Amino acid sequence: MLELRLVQGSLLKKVLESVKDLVNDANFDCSATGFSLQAMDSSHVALVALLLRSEGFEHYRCDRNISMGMNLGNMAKMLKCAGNDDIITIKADDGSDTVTFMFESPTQDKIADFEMKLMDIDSEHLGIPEAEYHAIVRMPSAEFCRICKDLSSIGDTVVISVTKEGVKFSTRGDIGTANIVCRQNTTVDKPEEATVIEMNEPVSLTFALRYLNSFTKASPLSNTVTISLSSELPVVVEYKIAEMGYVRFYLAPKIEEDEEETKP
Amino acid sequence: MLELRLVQGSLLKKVLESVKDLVNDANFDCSATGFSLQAMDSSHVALVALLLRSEGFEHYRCDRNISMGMNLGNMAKMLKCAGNDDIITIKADDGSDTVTFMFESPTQDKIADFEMKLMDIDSEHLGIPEAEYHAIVRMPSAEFCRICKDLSSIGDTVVISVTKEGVKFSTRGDIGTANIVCRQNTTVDKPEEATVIEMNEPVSLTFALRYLNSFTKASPLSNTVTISLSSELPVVVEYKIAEMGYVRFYLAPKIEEDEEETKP
DNA sequence: GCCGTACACA
DNA sequence: TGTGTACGGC
Repeated sequence: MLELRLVQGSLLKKVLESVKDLVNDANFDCSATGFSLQAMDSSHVALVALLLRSEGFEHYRCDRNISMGMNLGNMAKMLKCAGNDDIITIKADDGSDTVTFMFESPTQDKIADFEMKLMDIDSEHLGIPEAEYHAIVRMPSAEFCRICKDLSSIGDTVVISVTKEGVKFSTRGDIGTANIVCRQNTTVDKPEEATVIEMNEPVSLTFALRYLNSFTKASPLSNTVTISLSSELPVVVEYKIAEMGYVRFYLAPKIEEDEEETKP
Repeated sequence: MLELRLVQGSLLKKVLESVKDLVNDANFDCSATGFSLQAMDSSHVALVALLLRSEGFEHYRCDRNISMGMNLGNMAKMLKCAGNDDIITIKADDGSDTVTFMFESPTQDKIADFEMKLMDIDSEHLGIPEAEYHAIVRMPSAEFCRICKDLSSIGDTVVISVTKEGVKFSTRGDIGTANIVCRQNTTVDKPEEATVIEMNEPVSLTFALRYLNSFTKASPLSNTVTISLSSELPVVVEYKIAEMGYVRFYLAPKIEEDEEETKP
């Protein structure tokens, strides 16, 4: 028996909007700790990890660990039917091959339940080691989103370079080149507007903008984004979910040889 | 000689936006009573009935009963040229094969007249008997609109079931099932937010969501919608037009045999 | 009050 | 398919 009641249902709506374009089918894992998901994107290049801790739910009952395979597109369709102020409850009976999403309007006048069939999905749950990163950049999520969008109109890849002074995003394409530098800036009115750089060692890594632009769909979840970089390690783009957890996206850097190969 | 002056011209604009997708050509009937229309939709499944009572016009002159065949798409195009605050006057001379729409801006600085050719249309004016309905549901039009839109992302048809406690909208599709229950609720701040159920007998009827979604285009005309249901009778979805009349949509329920046939 | 998204039209 | 407009969210 599983019953998870989330008062701020819009969070779950936003989570699904942010991952459904990247991942078609995935297992949601439910345990005493929380409600989580880990999945590779359909082209097996990027990885998504979601955690919604049990403490963030108004009611959290999960009798035993369970893994529920869902088509994220269909799940997103159903969640779109919930109002932004609705309370969402996720229910599943033991041994059932369906999951039920229940939506309660704030006034309780309207109660909806949507039932969806579960699927069997080969889960390739990777242990993601906690790593030390050469540099961690925190900046407003809207700004990172804008930069990735802007650069993708010039080129396909971005070089992210971090120095103590700031973070530089560079691209190059047929029509020209572009560099955007964001300086460390902690003297702002609101802490979420700050750009903060923690750096042990300068890094410079290249990524496909296509994936970064997909990651930024999660911007509505948080005002800030954290980008953790190390040479030879996948970048981690993390959006914290208030009081509950996070959505993290992992993407391996393009290595120089790759870049050369793809040049005409 | 016909001359109908409507101060709140936006009403006529909204009326046309709400019916033009359903009906291509129709006769507008003008008499001392008012300005009315009755027409089947192009696939002869749904029926629209419009009434704008003469008392609702600032000036209403209709020397003799007249029926004017119009292409509603073209009429809507012309009415779109009226500002939302414009006063609209509909004019037709006796024996003329054209109708003129005159738009006066509130300041009288701009006066436009649009002339449209009338058409001969076989009018199949049905007498619609006043019926007793098993159940009449009144609810906010925006809520009904949202429900029909949400359910159509899951299935093609909706079962509307009324009990004393509330009204339930159910559908079923490839990706799962959905049920939305709206409880009777009269204890709201504003009367137009209420959901009121008058029920003599429980009913449960099936309708094509495609048509209901078309009907909800009339939502801008009224904050509330009235849904009248009886087994074996077409449902009536009515939007009242303040001080003037109504737009009513009729749709025959799908009978069970139909449903079975469409199953694979 | 402004922005972004969603639907309607050409 | 691309644009313009209307509505809802921040």
